[in-house]
Amino acid sequence: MGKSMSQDSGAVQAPMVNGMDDSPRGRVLSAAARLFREKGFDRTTVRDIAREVGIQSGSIFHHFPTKEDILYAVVVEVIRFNTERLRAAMAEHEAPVEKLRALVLGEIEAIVGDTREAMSVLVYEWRCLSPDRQSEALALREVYEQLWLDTLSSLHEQGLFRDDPFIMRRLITGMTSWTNTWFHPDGNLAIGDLADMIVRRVVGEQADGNG
Amino acid sequence: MGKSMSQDSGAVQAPMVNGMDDSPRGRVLSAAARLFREKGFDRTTVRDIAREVGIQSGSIFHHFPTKEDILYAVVVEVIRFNTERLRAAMAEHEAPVEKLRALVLGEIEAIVGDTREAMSVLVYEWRCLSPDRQSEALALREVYEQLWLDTLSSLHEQGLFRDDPFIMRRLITGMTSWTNTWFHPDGNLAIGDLADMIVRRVVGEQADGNG
Amino acid sequence: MGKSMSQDSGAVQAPMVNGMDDSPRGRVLSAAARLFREKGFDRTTVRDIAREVGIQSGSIFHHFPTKEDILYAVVVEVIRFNTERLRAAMAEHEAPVEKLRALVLGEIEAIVGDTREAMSVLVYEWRCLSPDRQSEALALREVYEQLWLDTLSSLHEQGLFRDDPFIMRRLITGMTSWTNTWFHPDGNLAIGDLADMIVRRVVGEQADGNG
Amino acid sequence: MGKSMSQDSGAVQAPMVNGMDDSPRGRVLSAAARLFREKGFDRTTVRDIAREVGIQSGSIFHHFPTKEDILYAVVVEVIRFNTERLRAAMAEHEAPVEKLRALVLGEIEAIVGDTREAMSVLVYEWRCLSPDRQSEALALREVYEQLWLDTLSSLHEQGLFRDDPFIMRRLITGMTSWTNTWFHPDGNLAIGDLADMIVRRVVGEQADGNG
DNA sequence: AATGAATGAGCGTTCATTCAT
DNA sequence: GATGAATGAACGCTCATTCAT
Repeated sequence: MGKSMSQDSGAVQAPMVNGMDDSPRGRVLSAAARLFREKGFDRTTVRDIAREVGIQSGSIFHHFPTKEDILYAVVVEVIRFNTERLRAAMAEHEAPVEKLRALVLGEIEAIVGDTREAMSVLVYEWRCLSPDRQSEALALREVYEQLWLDTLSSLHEQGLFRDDPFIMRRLITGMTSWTNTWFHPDGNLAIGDLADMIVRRVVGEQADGNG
Repeated sequence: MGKSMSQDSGAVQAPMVNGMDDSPRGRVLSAAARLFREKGFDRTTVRDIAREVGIQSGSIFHHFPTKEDILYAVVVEVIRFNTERLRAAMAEHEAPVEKLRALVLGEIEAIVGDTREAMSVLVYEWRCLSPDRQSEALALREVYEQLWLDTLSSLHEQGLFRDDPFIMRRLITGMTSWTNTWFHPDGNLAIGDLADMIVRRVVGEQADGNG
Repeated sequence: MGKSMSQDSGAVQAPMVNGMDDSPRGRVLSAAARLFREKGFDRTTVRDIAREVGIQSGSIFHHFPTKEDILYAVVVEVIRFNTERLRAAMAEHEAPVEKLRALVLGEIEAIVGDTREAMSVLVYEWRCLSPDRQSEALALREVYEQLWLDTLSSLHEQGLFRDDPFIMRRLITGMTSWTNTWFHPDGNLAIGDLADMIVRRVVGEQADGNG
Repeated sequence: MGKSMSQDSGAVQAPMVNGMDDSPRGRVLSAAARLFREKGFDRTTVRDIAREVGIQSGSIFHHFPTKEDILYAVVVEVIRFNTERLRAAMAEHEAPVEKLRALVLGEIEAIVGDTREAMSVLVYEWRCLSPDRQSEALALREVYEQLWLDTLSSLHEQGLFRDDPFIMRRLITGMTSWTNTWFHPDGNLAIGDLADMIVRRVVGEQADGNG
């Protein structure tokens, strides 16, 4: 269905979210992300995380003052990591439409690929953060969002779509974030084709074929 | 921004989800939907719901055997109610594009309007249902989804869009369900304009104006 | 296994404990006895009893002021009924050994026969009665026990056994009451043979066979 | 190190059921046995046990997953302990009649002596165990019962009594288990005399008299 | 007499967090 | 740093009892 606008990077994936390394702290973070996604923040106990990591529950508190701090760390790490990833992906392209495709593809990869668990947590467990923490994380998200808004504004100015870029971003966010409920990277639909399909929702069929 | 394809119903809203009437049971259901949305299922205590309704916590269990049954009832009521609403909205139109717009508008109304709380619960607290309950509710949801798929297939056959109707439905679901995070019915953007904008994402600019 | 000392009554059984008739009160009592035996007093809810009787749980309290009063009534009824039964059975015999056998047989019949449930309650749920109620019921039980002690004393005076009659009564009580855990009236062992066997434990083999 | 110059007297018996030591777990078990006996399993709350032990109610669950597991542990410990006690007591005698007396004495001691509370629980709270747990405990009890059946069969073969050994065991069980309702070790009746009296119920007066 | 919704104290259990070792 | 027993507040839920109808 529709050919890819350009070759997907496919190449070497950034191997891991920065803070989720092999340190005890990193292993707690990875386990927590996985469990928070699978069972939700509230249904994941500190003992669950400890068991997964192979330590005692009390030991968790040498690394994080509270359970909420673990959630916050997951959220912050994944935002930072994906902001960087998007910035890098955009930098490889010149044409706004290709920048847009890089953003879409990067966001989908974040949502269904390596940072899948943490991204899911970002959406579904957001309200488990205290208001203060939500504000702090929101500030980080704004950097990420600005990458999108800049690109969309640019496309809009060039007349590649007519609707409001801010609203457009929200529609795109809906489309991409919902993929976590149905898209599987090794299914029939290639991730690049999905990205193209979403790009077409923004700029229409003109996006296709050429180039 | 873009004129409405047709007059929005604006008219009399169906006042209430069937089971959420003024009976004790109905008041429990309404309070629960609100609280589940606000704090999540796990963070809403039975005592919270009881306090909101003005009864004792033990009395809840005259109406629902378990807390999960309250969630299930909310989910079932809102699916049934919105399935009926969509069916009625579709019935008022002949042209597939107009049927599509009715679906989009109806779904957005469900998500940001009167059944807002319960719809949010449907998305965010789904996993708090036991697998059995999920299956049962899924069967009801399929009726709802079939209304969409029939309409989208029809548009596809008429050549009004080229991409796969199943995938298209998923993109639409993402766009509409995400509105609960940002859209406010009495803000600057009219709900009808938002519906039009989403319809354009499916059938392109051809949907506009003329008619 | 040893022949019966005399013909077992086999005949018409007194049909029912006095108070456990077909009145609402009587049906509550029967149901309660059965349930108290099956699940224990504490694990039997007033709703269980009501369901069994076919009324609402609130209605129980028109017949008994508290749940404990139901237990007390069961206990009192069964003591009264079996005291009368034992008195009647004894009256049919002259010889002390035959009186003893009548007592043993009557007690076993009470424990494994028609009043089985209530007798079990008497033993196993005794402590669920308040101290006051225990005292009152104990006073009734003493009438019953006196029948035994009179007979055993008589046998003792005649030299049919040498040990203390009071202690002997306690050993008999143990033997008979324990039958509720293992004896089934329609199994291989006839109830009359079991009674004979217990009588032999008191008066030795001399009890047997020969007139 | 040099070996001990004299054999351990063996005199000083560990005065306590194996698992009921001074550990937190052991103290929970002892307190539970006492309370289960006094008030019954259902009327004993976890908070009662905790108060008795001097810990918080939540702390109980570090030692036992559920309240029922406490009951099961009491049951298992007391069965194991008394099986061992009976085995040891039997081993000291050669003659079957003396083995029988050792069994009777051992069982009474279990019922009215140091393991009194737990033995009472065994009888009266048995039904509070789940069916699975009942089966498991029953398997342990069978080892205990086999000691009795072996001895009784031996006596029966030697013609020391005529009735069925299996039924005889049941009558004995009744006599001994009922002692918990009336016998006090420091009353007028010596425990050894009581044992003799029960033995006479099995083998008649022939058991008596000599040395 | 009977109903059945409501009460409210109390239950077994959970779990983030603490802290002596 | 790590442990794991202990805490204690809070949870979902039960149930004998009450009472307006």
